[in-house]
Amino acid sequence: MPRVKVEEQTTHRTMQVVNHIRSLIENGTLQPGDKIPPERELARSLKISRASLRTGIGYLAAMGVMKIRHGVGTFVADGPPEFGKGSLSLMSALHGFQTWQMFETRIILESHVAGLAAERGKEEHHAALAEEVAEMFAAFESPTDYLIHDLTFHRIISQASANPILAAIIETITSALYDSRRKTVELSIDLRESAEMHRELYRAIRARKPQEAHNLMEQHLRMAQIAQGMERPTGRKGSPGAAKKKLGRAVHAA
Amino acid sequence: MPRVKVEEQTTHRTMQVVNHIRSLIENGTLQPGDKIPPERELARSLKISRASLRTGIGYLAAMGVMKIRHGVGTFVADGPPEFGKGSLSLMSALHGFQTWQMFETRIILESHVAGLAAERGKEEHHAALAEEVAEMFAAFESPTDYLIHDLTFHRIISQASANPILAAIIETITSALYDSRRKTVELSIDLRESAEMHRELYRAIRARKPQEAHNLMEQHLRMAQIAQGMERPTGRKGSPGAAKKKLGRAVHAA
DNA sequence: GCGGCCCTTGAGGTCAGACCACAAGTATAC
DNA sequence: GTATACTTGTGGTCTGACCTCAAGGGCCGC
Repeated sequence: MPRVKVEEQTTHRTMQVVNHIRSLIENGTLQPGDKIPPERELARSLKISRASLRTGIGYLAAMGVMKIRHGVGTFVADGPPEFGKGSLSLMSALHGFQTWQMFETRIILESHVAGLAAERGKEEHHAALAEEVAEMFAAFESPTDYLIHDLTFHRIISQASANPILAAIIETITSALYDSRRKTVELSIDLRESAEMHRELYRAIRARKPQEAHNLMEQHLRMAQIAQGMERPTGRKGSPGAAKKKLGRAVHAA
Repeated sequence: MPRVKVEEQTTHRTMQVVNHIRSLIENGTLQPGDKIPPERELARSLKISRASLRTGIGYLAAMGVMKIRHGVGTFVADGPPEFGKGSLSLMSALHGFQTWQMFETRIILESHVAGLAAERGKEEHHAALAEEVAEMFAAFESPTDYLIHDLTFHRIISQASANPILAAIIETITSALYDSRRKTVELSIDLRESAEMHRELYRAIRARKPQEAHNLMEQHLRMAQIAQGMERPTGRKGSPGAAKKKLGRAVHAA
């Protein structure tokens, strides 16, 4: 005989934890960077076992919402929004994502974002961009430093677009792309030319010329794409890397 | 007695599991839809505890790579690629994503994808699109059915773009958008006008006119956006939904 | 013979408590 | 005064038992 179930934990414990955290975030109790209570304590207060709690925390960590630091504690993610870190590489393996597809996606997104930045960017963004351009021109001696400012430059544009979702997607793709790239190629680029391109882009954004910013970014990334031999393969079977060789040198960092 | 540690698993057990599965996927041993061995068994064969194994599986499930079915087994995801399901809603809460930002992102992506579909679509895609358009014209009586064909139509365009990454992102955003929408609004749209718009779009794609397809899709979605009152708020504080009222009626489903 | 109910079986879900590993601060020894 | 060692707090892992769910097969009644 079916006994009446008065109270019902409709969801699994995992989701119970996820929802708990979610509500804490939604009502502002938990801010990015905040530390959540120790597992033992939280588990007791939620009246579930530590194991189940950990499953839920792990779930959140997998999505990049929480960051776990062994021996220290568990924190709400605070960096630039990004979708699950390893996610993309797993998806690549599973669904056969290609590098050129990532690059294509990136070009589309970043071009638009540059356009939006030209429309919506505020003075603070312009200033920050100018700063990074200057740093780039000052870092010709150190490719590593240059790279950092390059990345920051692009990140600022994302912020200036006032659309954090686009920014998050770009961040995810860029980091995945970066991972796969650093395994194979060491940077050998014409920093001066790259820096000048960034400067033009900056000017277009400051002058609020969306179309121009869009085109410059697209051109910039397309060159980088070619330089790295990541174009979409054509139907004909050309020798891989042919386009790269024709260029004579790799010209653009992204 | 302290046994000598000859071999060392530098990484955490969780990642050990993730990498194991990843390699199985990469070398083709595991295909989408496949069932993985029972937890107890897999745990034994990996020489880790079941608890740790479960952590790893949970991680993969969170990213949408695996699908767990209580009492049945654990499977490799097989549906259309998509980034972690709840992910976006969590991110929204955490980073304050707005609905208009999702919609803006969607417009950018789908417009481009329509353009790509016009460039790259194959006959099979054209046929499938034609099919869905026909179904739409036949489903004026049933908004629910109409919706299904509408969604399928858009999904086919994504496929035709030959860029599964774009498709996956769109899928993720669309479903998040859909979730938040069905809570508030019941569909009340002019199905005929919507269907005709889709037909035009289909024609542009079949005729391989990327620019036209792009514009049509953008126009289509922008109207849907306005119809649902999801425009980007301007600096001035207009009464919410004002634009919607001006239209007289909500015109477009997406 | 056939359909429905129930039990078995196999799988994931949860629990409890002990113990391990890491990071940081603090006290102690030199 | 500095460097080492201890203490403490926190996440990481293990064990093995029990619960819940889904599916299949066999038994019973019709």
